[in-house]
Amino acid sequence: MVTETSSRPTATTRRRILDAASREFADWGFAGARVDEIALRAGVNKALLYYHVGNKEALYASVLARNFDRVEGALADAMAGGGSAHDRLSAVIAAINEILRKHPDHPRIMLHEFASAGGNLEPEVLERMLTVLGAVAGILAYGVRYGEFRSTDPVMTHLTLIGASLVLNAIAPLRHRAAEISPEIRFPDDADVAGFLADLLLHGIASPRTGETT
Amino acid sequence: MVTETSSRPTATTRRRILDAASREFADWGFAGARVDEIALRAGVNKALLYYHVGNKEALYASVLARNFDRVEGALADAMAGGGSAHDRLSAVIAAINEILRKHPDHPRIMLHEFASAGGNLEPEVLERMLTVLGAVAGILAYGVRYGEFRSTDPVMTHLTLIGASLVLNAIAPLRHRAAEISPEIRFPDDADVAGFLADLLLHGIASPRTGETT
DNA sequence: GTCTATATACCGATAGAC
DNA sequence: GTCTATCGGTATATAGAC
Repeated sequence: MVTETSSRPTATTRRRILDAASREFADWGFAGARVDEIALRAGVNKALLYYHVGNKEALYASVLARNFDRVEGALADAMAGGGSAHDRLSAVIAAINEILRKHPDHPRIMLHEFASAGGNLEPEVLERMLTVLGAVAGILAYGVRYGEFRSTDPVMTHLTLIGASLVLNAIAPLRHRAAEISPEIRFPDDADVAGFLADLLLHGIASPRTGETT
Repeated sequence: MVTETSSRPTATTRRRILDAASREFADWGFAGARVDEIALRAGVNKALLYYHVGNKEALYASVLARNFDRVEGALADAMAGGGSAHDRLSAVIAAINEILRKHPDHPRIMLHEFASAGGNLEPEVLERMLTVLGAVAGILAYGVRYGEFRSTDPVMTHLTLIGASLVLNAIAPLRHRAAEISPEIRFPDDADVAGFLADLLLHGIASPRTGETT
């Protein structure tokens, strides 16, 4: 319908730019990332990149928005299923870690942000982080009410869960490098992260009354 | 004894440079940090900074070396005390988190490094990280042997402990910012981190036979 | 929508006076 | 040991042709 003069891979171009930017921001953080390098990685001209996404800050915001869209989508699916608090928390941990493993740029960017005290984080992103916190805290309270979980600080518990998930998923390449230095140590597989964390944390917050064994 | 022509705060100058560099690297990561800004923060001339520390990479290595000196010192003290595996792991968690809380630049820099897949990490630093891993893994094995702990993957357990400690200590300013957005949520105090983590993880790896309550 | 060329500012690092 | 001044390179961002 629209009278276009030239080629049309508009949506594709923007996606390619976001993919390349995501990787570059993960590699170097916001301040260390280079727009030239992003354009090079995306295979698009730098001026075209500016035409599509505005500037470096807007590009960063777009990458983060897409990442949180994915997390919230996976989280909504996990929250849809019912079951015990144990089952619900397991599902959330599995969903989060699956997304982080499939899109390793996300945990890496968030780690840069946590390190920088969220200096490049817009209030909107901060609110979306609090949404995730609210979901986990809800399950925790639910588990405490029905005697499945003992009472722990929900913010600390959530941050431990998120922090460990972020680090374990972001660190995969470093684990492989460490494995070369110390061949006698058995470094576990990336796919085991969710199962391990669910097991450890669920045991950690289990009510003393319940004698669980997974 | 030495015939000096001018002022003498040599050691102090170097320390001031390292302190300023530590903060700047924590704020922006290695790639994002600015040497001009470090000199400004340290209150020394940029040329003098180069005279003292060489270049940006050497400066970064010096900061990391000093940070790991502190961690290993605290760790050695914690390992000196005997007691049950439970007591030993508690002591290690307390020691690590006390250092991270007293020197918040360290967890922030390490988070940048983890995010960057250790791209700026010299092999020497990687080995020092493995030293800490070895200490924790030793306590874990000790606890399993004498029936205090159930058997968990030592690398995963260690990375969970370290990852959570890093994030919880690095994130303090962000927690305060989040507390302003959501006043209804009670964000815990920074000093509670070690106690919380020890409680959660010790419950998480406790042997099913032992019915512990802290 | 896509490119080349460039403005403008900044960064890491050094020369050389004192 | 400490400074001023500056080089050479690179960064973000834009103007303007097609």
